[in-house]
Amino acid sequence: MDDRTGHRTVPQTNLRSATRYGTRPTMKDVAARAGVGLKTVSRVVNGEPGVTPETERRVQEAIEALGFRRNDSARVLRKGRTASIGLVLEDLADPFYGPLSRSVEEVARAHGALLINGSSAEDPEREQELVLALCARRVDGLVVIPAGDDHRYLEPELKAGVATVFVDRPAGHIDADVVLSDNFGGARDGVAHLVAHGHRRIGFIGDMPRIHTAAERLRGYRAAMEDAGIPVADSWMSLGVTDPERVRRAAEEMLTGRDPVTAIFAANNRVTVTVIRVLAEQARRVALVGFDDIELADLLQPGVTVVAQDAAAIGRTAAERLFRQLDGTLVTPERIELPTRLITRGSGELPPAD
Amino acid sequence: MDDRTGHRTVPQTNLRSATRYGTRPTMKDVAARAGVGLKTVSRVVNGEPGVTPETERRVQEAIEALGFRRNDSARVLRKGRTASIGLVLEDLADPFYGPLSRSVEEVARAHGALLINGSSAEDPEREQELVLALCARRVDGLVVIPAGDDHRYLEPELKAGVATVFVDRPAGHIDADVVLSDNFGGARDGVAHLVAHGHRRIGFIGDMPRIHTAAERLRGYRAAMEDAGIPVADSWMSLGVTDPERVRRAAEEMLTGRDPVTAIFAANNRVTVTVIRVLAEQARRVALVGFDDIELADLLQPGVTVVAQDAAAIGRTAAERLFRQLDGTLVTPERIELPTRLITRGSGELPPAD
DNA sequence: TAGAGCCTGGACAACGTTGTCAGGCTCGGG
DNA sequence: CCCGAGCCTGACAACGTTGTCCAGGCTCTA
Repeated sequence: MDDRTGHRTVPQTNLRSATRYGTRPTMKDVAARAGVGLKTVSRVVNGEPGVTPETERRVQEAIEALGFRRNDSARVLRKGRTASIGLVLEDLADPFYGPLSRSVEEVARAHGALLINGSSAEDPEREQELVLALCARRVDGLVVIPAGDDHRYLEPELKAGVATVFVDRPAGHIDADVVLSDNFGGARDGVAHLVAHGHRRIGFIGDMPRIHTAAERLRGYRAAMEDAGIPVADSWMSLGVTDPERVRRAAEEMLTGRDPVTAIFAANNRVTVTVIRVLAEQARRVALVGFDDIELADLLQPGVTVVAQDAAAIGRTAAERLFRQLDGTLVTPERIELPTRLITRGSGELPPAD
Repeated sequence: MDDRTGHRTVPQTNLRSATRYGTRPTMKDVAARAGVGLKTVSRVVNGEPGVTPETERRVQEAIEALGFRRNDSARVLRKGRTASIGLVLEDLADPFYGPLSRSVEEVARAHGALLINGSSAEDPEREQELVLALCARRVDGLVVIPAGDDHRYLEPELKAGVATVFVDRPAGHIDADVVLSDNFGGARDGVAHLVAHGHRRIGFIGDMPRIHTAAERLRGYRAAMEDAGIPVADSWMSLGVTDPERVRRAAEEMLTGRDPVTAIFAANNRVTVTVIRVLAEQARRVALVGFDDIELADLLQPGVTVVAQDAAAIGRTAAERLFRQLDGTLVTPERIELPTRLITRGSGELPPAD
């Protein structure tokens, strides 16, 4: 670690400024070329009044000629607001987050803001790292799908006025807006639907209960079973499995065990997909209800019955609350639960086949 | 599990609203509190050498106590680089862009950069608007899935050293890196696959030929037909339709017209999905090959044969080139075509049924 | 024609950070 | 005991923009 000498950056800078990084023109350059003052250029760039059409034309011409582009870093430094919001989610590649992300962006755009986003990959540390990086960039607001369960690190940010809305799961140990689906009610309804079609031995496959949504859906499952007066066997529940390999094993065990299930409730879309594959290989027809809609679910044989969340609505609601926080219209943090919708397509209406 | 109300405790609300727009602490504040100079704080924050452990401790304490977070806008203004790259794509909600976006982010993360992204919604004007907004924020680089076909507006940016890689379609009127799939070859292979299974009357449904990918795929279709010595009837081609309603009509016309097709080549994933629906309603078995893979394609009856693009590889390649441009390792713009892969699942292997 | 008021344009400071550079301290050797 | 070397530390300028404020020229009216 011989880092005493400070000569490490010099040659590269030289090379780069020679070839790649030609300094960009500044307002000063534009002003010089147009033969006007610095502030006049600023006025033209920002469409402020008080500039003669003729002067404006000259300035525009200089801007065009030099390829000037305002430096928003300097602008932000001066003005305080960045007109950008951050979105931290679990995985951009997950189909649930596409529409969500899109609807957040749509609202941001309507408010003239840009969207910066990142994936936490379900890693609390990475979530914090990302969120703090966004705060360092002084985003005006944050939409966070939490990976961790302690968000006290956000306290200084909230105090500093960073609008914050959590999505899909509540924040841990701080008081903030949350927008989520009615996971409990949705799961309960989905399982009740199976019960209504005659099932009693119903399996549940879901994520680790330390994840809020997973816990809520499990709670919904238990509630529906209890409402129906059905005692739940431990072998019907598989918690904390999410990778296809283990979901497959879990499903197969439920189907062939000592007390085989006649129906499965799959607590999220990834699980559902794997279960569909497993069921397709079975001779026996097993009923299935999944939480989260999946594309082409209606074209499968049978169509997949699901408890659908409205990802776009969730994103929109969250983003709108965020901007209302920024307006000052909103002060008190709230928890907003959006309803889910049971979509029957066949797989959830199959009768029990022992 | 007895937290069914989920009601919050609200002790901090007033505190938060009171200090809503409270100015954030700066290094100056930290310096004052720690009883050290401004620059010393800067050194601690940036992990620069030359600070006594004792001094560092005092500074860290002050940082903690004040909830200080470095203001990256000021930092960027001083240093020139933002450590962020922009990604402009067509629609975040499109399943093709999820993995692409994710892999770009992954590479960015490996280089310590954040990802800012936006959707152009296929609107050239909006694309330009977005790109320029990103440039104003001084992103170090841009990954662009072009909507428009003239990108001369980017010339000043390129000259100023903004690394730029186009994806999926080449840039218009400027010389820049492009990473895309072998659309021509993929489509040709897909259609040839149908020919090999005995089809001669093969339909083509795709986007407007002014879109590069659509044009290339159409060219592949024509090439395959010509190779097979099959003259193409105009009624077999439907160009420029992409919304489900019109795709449906187009497909139905091809299937019932005077010279009905026995197979369809669907030139993108949205078209494929709609065609699947239409074919499911037909008595006659019609063969289908789609461009772009779709989820669960293997579970349908029959499985959907597709020409698959590797979205993740495209994103990764593009992002890596971008960072190599920033390194100075790369200078000459190139066009990189990634191969596609024909995945046979059944629908493309059906024999002609007249 | 002079004075008042308006309109346009520019000088200057400030935003929060980092690079430069110089000053003060400690410590060891002469 | 003094001096130089080496290490810490802090004062200061600069990054590019915007807000404030003032100067000068114009028009309009009395």
